[in-house]
Amino acid sequence: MLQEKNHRITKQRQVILEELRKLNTHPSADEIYKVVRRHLPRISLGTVYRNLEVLSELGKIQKLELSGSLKRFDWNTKKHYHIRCVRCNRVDDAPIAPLNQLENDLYKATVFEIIGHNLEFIGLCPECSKKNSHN
Amino acid sequence: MLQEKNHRITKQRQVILEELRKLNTHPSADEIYKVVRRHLPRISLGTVYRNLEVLSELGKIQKLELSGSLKRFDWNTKKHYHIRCVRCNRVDDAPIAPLNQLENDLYKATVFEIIGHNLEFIGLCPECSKKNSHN
DNA sequence: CTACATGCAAATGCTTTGCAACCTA
DNA sequence: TAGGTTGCAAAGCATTTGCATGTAG
Repeated sequence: MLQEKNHRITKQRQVILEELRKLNTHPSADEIYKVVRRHLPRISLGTVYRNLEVLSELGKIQKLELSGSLKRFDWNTKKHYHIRCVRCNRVDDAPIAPLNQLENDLYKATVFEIIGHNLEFIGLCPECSKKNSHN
Repeated sequence: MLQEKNHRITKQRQVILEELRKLNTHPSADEIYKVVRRHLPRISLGTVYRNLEVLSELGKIQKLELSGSLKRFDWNTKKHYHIRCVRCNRVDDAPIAPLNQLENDLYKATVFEIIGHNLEFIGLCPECSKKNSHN
């Protein structure tokens, strides 16, 4: 798990990182693949997966631990929360400050050694909220 | 999505529910399958998946939205949080009261219509914590 | 009876991996 | 040149689904 390899700067990595930084949509690997392919038509989805993994191990990006099925990636490596649309899975940042006290509150009550926490809000984005009222 | 069918009480459903209620390990579908098969050797994994889905729609059990890969199920349908071991994926209840105020705090700051939230702690269970110190 | 449920197997969807060819330092 | 990286295809794993058969109400 620990990084010991000498990672190289490849065209593929550069483009993935650049494109990810342009997006604030918290894309999945496949969505990143679609965008990156416009610059590197021969890149494979496997390479995208591998590089997203490497970049997150290097702390260049953040792998999001959201409850939905697929993994998502975020160029913002600072601790922050998200809100996900139950209907279309759009993911936005949740404008709420990190709850740093939480882990301390739990500390004395659990046998686990606490490492961190994830907080995720579930809701309906404006578009889906509109659609729902038409049903 | 809404329940309109007339659900029947089948042997399979009864056993799945009974066995799940005996466990406080928040098992995955496959783990439930293994246990239930001791009573109903011919049950299929597909049936287990289908019934866990039905039971959670009926509110008899809770489908856990955890960040790990696989879905987990909980007989406790009350709102509560969990703590997951990063190493072995053991899931315990987190002894901390629901943060009811959270969604109100976000209410005015987001364009989303908020439905709920998930809070999950990440940590090391005692066993894995012990193992880790030996490495 | 009849609509719902089951078992089985095949299919799906996301992600990972083996491998030979190919680069980067 | 050596060791990391890529593209490709195949494999992996959790979950879902089609269908003929079975069964609860």
